[in-house]
Amino acid sequence: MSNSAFEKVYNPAVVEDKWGKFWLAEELFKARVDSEKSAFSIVIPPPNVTGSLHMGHALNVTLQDILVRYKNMKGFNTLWLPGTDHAGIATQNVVEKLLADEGLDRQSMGREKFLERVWLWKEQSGDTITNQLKRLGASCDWSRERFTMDPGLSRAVRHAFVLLFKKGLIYRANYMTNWCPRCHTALSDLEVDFKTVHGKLYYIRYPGEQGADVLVATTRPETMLGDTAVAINPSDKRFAGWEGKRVSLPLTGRTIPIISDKMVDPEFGTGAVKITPAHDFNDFEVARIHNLPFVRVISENGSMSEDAGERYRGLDRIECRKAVVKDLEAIGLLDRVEDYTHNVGCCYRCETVVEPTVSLQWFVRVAPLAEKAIDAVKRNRTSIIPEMWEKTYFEWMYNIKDWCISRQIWWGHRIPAWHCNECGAVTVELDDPERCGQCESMHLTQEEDVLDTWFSSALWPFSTLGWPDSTRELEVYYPTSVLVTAFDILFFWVARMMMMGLEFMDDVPFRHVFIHALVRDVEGYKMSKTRGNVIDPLEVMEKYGTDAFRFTLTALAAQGRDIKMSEERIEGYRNFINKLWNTARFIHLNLGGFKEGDPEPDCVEDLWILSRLGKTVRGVTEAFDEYRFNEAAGLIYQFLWHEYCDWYVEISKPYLIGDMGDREKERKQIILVFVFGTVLRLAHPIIPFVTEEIWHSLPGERGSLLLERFPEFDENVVDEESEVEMNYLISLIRAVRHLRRELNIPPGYFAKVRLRGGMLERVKKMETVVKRLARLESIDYLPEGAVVRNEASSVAEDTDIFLPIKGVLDFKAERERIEKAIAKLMRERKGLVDKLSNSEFVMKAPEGLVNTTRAREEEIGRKLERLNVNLQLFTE
RNA sequence: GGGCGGAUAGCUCAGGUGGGAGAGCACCAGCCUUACAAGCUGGGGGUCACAGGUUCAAAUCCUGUUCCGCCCACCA
Repeated sequence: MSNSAFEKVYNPAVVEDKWGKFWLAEELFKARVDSEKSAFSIVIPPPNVTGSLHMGHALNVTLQDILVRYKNMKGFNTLWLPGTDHAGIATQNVVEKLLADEGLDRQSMGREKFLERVWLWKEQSGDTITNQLKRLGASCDWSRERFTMDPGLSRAVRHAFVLLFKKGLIYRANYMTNWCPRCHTALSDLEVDFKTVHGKLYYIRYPGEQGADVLVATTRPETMLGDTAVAINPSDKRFAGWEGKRVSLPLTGRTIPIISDKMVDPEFGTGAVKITPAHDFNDFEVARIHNLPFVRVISENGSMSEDAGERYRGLDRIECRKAVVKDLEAIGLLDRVEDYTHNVGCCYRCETVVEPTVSLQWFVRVAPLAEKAIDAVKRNRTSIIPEMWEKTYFEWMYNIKDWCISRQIWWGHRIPAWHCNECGAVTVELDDPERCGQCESMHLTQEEDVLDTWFSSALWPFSTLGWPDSTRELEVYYPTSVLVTAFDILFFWVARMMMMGLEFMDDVPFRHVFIHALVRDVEGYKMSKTRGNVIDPLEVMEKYGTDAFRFTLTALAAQGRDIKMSEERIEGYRNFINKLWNTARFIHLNLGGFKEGDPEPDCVEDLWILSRLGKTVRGVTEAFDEYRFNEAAGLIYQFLWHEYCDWYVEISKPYLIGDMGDREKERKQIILVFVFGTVLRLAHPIIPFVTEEIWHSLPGERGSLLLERFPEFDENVVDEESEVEMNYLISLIRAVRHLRRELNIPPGYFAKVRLRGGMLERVKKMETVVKRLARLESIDYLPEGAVVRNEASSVAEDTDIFLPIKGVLDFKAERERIEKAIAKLMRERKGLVDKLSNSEFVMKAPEGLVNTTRAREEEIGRKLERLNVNLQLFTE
């Protein structure tokens, strides 16, 4: 490309479009299943097929992309498998809303028509999210994209269901589950969110024999219609002897027994609890123990059922509550109503208040599966990073309850079970059965329910690789190397993949689980549409560029803390990308006469920059290997900007102008390009677009950075000696600048400086450079012991710096300046002296530490000596 | 109720195995120095929440306290 395309300000749009297309066209993301190289594989956490990119995806995908690009460059046979999730309830809700706008509903359409409609919607919107991922630069092998309802994956689901069923790990039972009356389906425990509600506590009187009334309290008065007992605590003296008595249940004409059970908390409410076995988890358990009848008064759509009685039947549960309260009041049995704050379970998809209800559902018996999943993490077959999440994982796994997997919706994998119309037996087979397994009847009806979305997600790491067939893909890429996800689906997904992977593949689904942060807004709140604090990743990419956005996410992705995202931060890192861009511009402007060659460092700054580069390579590599993404970003930022640009580039300028001869110029050019190219390779996993663009603009034959080898750390480049020398020069230049500033010498004025002591040979060698960086006209070198009067002074390490100023020197100001410097050093030295005079420190601390402490103390001592000498000159 | 985090500069945070308190942004001052004003140079600013303890040495390890956040459970 021509240099003219290098504008002062980086314009990401064109560059991103160009390389995004290039990578796809060249098929650089394709996994080579037959490769000899060792494998590195990731399956993407499949986003909802109808979703669109939010901050959480952006972070998740960026981190995975970094790993995949990095491992690619490290020479691995990488696979990053993309795909989407059918997201049963969520998607069905979306389509139902669309239908509602057209005045339609799914019931009247029928199952088949409705599903056609959902598929249509899926086809229309399914590409949105994947296109957005491509926009982010995700290096997925798109040819292997999967969808949880693909034929292949559906087959895997069926296989898994049948195997679990035959093993007795799936059963069907009448059991208490959470029921969402709006979605019209059962939900698993995890799919219920509890919300704090300011409601009422109603005290209701149940009349007993001979005026021995019982007062009960409830937040859901309508459920009283389904009460079949009142429970008291056996040790509660207030109710001694009441057990076995009967009370009449108002509004129903029924009488119910008083039972005793230690589940009742005598401290709470009235000490007597109404028992509604069909609509409360605790009451359900109590009823089973005490053999109480179940009266189901709320039906599937949330309205009152026939058993609620003629008067209430058909009323919505909320309406019914009002009616019941009114009726109780009318007959004087509503004792009182109190304000009451409590938690109410709501559907995680539509936020409707769920009703615990007894119904016939399918469950996975998880205890035996959980045991293996616990063991695998305990034995580090899978490790969770950061480690603290392992505790959460164990905590949940130990208390796991059976998993309700049937949903009464239509969008999903239909449960492969057939009910016999004659004997009622259930037949579950891999192929659709023609006859009942029990009575051979041919009159079979397939189960209406579909499976929980998370059932298919649980198989994702191997169903996407071809299971249940034995494929080459499974052989090469399973177990996957790492799963990258946020903690909010640790239970929903990660835990269940562990269980299923171990069950069906007999091995863990991934070696590592990296749990990253949640992205929040500046205030630390979760981003949500209702809160209106959402930052749209697409807008960010539009405004600041994808690389700037990715770099921001990476730099903020410290382990263990959530990310507070703000535009300000993105702007800061956008500036970094621009800095990188302008570094490239600078290099291009100075490539005149460039000849390719190997770096031949022969002076301090060359050795220094290569040494620093080496250490940066080492640091970034370690950081990537240990998922410390923010550290990698920080190291690159620091090196490129504050070492390479601030110092090496600045130092190289006189060379590039030609002041030091052609040979030296070439040498600098080669090192400049070499170091910069190495930085581009280091940074490519984080900021792929801009690095690719710049990389191709550098001289020489250059293929895609993706095919380049990631820099290797070579310890031979580490050169402590030149680092010490450079640090000396840097502090010398800084001291001169500082001095100029304090003396108010205008930046444009070239001053004269005289130096005494220290590494003056070093300075002489680099005089041109030092003069340029410190803006000096000349440097004089004084012999040690030379007396200087009437000049402002400073000390850098063990060099005295003198700066004559025009006119009369302000003795007082000068004295104060030096005294200030002395005071600062004295404070620093005191700490060191205290340590060194402590015999225990000298005895017990490691020798190296004692030595460096002593050396530092001596260094400060020398500096102080010099300052004191200078101070003398102003106190006479 | 059970569990897990966090508290470090004005703000947002970094500080693997204890050994010189850091970054970015913001702020102050001065600069369009021929890559970059999305830049350059210099500067100010912190009892590392509080109280104890271990240690020659604690932001870092231990105990307790306070305040914030989150997860699980769901108490009628």
